[in-house]
Amino acid sequence: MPDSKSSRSSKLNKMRRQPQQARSQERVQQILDVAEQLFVEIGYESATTRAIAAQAGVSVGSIYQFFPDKEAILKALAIRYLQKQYQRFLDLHTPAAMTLPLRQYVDQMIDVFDQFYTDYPGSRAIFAQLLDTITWSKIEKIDDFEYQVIDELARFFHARAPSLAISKCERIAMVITKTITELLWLSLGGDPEFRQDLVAETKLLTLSYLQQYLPESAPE
Amino acid sequence: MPDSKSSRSSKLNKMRRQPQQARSQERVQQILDVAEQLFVEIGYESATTRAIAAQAGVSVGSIYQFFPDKEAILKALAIRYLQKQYQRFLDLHTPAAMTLPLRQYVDQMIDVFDQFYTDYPGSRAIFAQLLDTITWSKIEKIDDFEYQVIDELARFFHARAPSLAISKCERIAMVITKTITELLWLSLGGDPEFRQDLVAETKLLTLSYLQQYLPESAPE
DNA sequence: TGGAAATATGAACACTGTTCAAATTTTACC
DNA sequence: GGTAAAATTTGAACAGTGTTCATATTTCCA
Repeated sequence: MPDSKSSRSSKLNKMRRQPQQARSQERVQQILDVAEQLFVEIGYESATTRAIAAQAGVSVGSIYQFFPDKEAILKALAIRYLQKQYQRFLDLHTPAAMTLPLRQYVDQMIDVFDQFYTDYPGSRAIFAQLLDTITWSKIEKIDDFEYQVIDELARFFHARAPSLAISKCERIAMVITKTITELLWLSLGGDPEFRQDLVAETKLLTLSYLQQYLPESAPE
Repeated sequence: MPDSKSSRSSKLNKMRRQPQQARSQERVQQILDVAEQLFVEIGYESATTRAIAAQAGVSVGSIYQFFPDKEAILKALAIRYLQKQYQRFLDLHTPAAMTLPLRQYVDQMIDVFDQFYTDYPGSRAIFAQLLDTITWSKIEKIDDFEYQVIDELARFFHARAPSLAISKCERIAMVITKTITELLWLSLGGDPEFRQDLVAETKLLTLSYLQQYLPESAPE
């Protein structure tokens, strides 16, 4: 099952060369900012490398000095948002939150993801472009974040119901994560009322399922 | 929010020209068969129109006589599978099945989709290529099938719980459809044990959620 | 200041999907 | 069966892409 033709030589690093001079770092920022704007406005495919270079006031060659290929620019933008999203999720899991009633925990967790899209409206377009464009190999880094969310959730479940095998907790966490991600993503495509409604349904779905495995309250 | 650059002129029809002669229809079949094989083996992007034409024993021009562009070939392949899938779903909704206990209905419905992927293993690769490649506009026909599934489900729910508003039934059906699609898709990525396990979790998730709205048994 | 190392440039390259005038095949009519 | 019109097939040519790399420029440091 050969993946493609591309040689897996040195595209592994996000950046081809670490920018050592201050001016270079500004350049990278400039390229990223222009690329994000163009990707959102006219789409990933229509935003040619020539256009990005021209708009950023650099040459095409300069882009390839920092990014191994065009996809890497989009990936870098997506990772910037994913880090923010993951951090918010982690911040939710304070010792205090671990003892919350299940219903309230589910409420807060889903609100965290929903609020993220409100606070970073640009992330929706970038994620959409990513889903449309990137060939599902080489997402490593991207679903690394998803795996970390699943892992954190699994630990939370195991603390709630120690009799549940950790592997079972991971499976439940995976189901929950995939489902919430999909439904919240769907909610972004409609008007505010639709979105609010779908968030409520997502909470109900999640809670109903988790109640099959977890007690309402945390063990003392 | 301009969608792209493409002119929405006459790409609307699946085929540029309806094949009128018998030989032409064989040609279309030949192109589709070769394209499916190449898409699965080396991927959509690597399968150039030149390669498809050569392998099918026709010229590039002939391809464009029947398909407005390369995407249309992939879409035609996907629609062939989607029709099969949708037909199976419809076949499930006999008058007899409408009175089944909720648990058994959920069981059968999810098995229908799961069984489809077993019976048509090639569909997975084609759907994957479609998700990776097609820009989320112009899928009309594709999620037409999804909408019909949602609609059929909504009618079923309304028959089960007439007090539920039809709009509410549609929303529930949408949530269920999106969730099952996502989880079963995920299940295809693992080994048979993982897949079986995920199908079971999908059933539990679906049933738990539906029980919040629907009675266990159909009304008399 | 001078020259070596780092950085920036954009024409050239390889390859893509797509078109369309010309060649070929089929059809229809006597 | 012969022939001209219509339908169909062809593939070189076109337009546009991402990417490279020899060359020019800038920065750095003795």
